[in-house]
Amino acid sequence: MKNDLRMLTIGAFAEAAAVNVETIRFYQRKGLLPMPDRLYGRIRRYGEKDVSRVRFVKSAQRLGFSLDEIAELLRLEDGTQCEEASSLAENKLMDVREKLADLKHMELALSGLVRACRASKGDVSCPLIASLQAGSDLRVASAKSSNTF
Amino acid sequence: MKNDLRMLTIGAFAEAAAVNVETIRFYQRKGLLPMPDRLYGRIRRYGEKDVSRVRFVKSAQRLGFSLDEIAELLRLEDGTQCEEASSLAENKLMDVREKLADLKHMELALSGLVRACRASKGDVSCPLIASLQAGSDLRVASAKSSNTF
DNA sequence: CTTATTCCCGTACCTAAGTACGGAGTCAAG
DNA sequence: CTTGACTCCGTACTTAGGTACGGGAATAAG
Repeated sequence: MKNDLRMLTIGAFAEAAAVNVETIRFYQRKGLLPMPDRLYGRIRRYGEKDVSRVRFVKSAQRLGFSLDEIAELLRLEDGTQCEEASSLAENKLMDVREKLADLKHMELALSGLVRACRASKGDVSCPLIASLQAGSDLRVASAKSSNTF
Repeated sequence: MKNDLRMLTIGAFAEAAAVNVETIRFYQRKGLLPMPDRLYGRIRRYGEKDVSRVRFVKSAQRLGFSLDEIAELLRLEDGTQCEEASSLAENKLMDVREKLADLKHMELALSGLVRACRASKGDVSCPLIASLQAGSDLRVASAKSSNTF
């Protein structure tokens, strides 16, 4: 694991991670990425670990985590105490589960709509639109949870 | 449905929807909320539909949808043509399913870590941290999908 | 009728997350 | 040993999503 051929310059690294060079620098300033030592000359080199770290950041962002939250997640990797790390992980897990629940509701609503619309090819009034108007918004029938959806 | 007692002033509306008054105005400018007609005097009134619309916006935001994307979702409600609406819904559905997949991976990773950590109370090296370091990041075992996670 | 809240509207300001820019240093190729 | 591409670093600009502010109108309470 330490035998990580750190060979990428920042440009190659950025390309491998599919982000802008400036984004790399920005993440370094924010502490999301370590500043690697400059092994060969005055220019820094990066490896696979860095690439997957950036990809992780991007994935987490797509799920609505802010960079600060992602920094917390990443701190799990960087040797905090076990207690601390696991309670952090538990918190994030709760976040993730809430998001999952919301998304499932949304999926149900959307797929229901698409199915309804498909079923009525040729009809005059679109059932998709009708259903949305009836339901007021994408809220789903399950009034059990006090959830916003 | 048209018997919606539109009685809330913008202040009461904002409070009911748990957002700032300025946010309401901002959403109106962006077209996310309609400008209601001013029925009584020169001051606008809002109803339940508006409140749930705002709540919908807020929920969708938490899931990583941008206001522009949310505007698209809301346009489904506002009487676009059926064809158009259903293909829009299908696109969003794909988005939602991708997000679901990512979140499930994340849930797996996090819950695995928490469980591992719990199982080793008293151990010297934290398995949570070890597992993160080994796995490089929160990437999950299923190398099947070419997914970023 | 007066005063106190609200509302309306426009403009300005703020934070997060980048992106762009410019000058100086570095490095590999010819 | 120069040229051209790339790096480093600092500072400035941008976009999204709001927040705040200030002056004038409107309505509600006393």
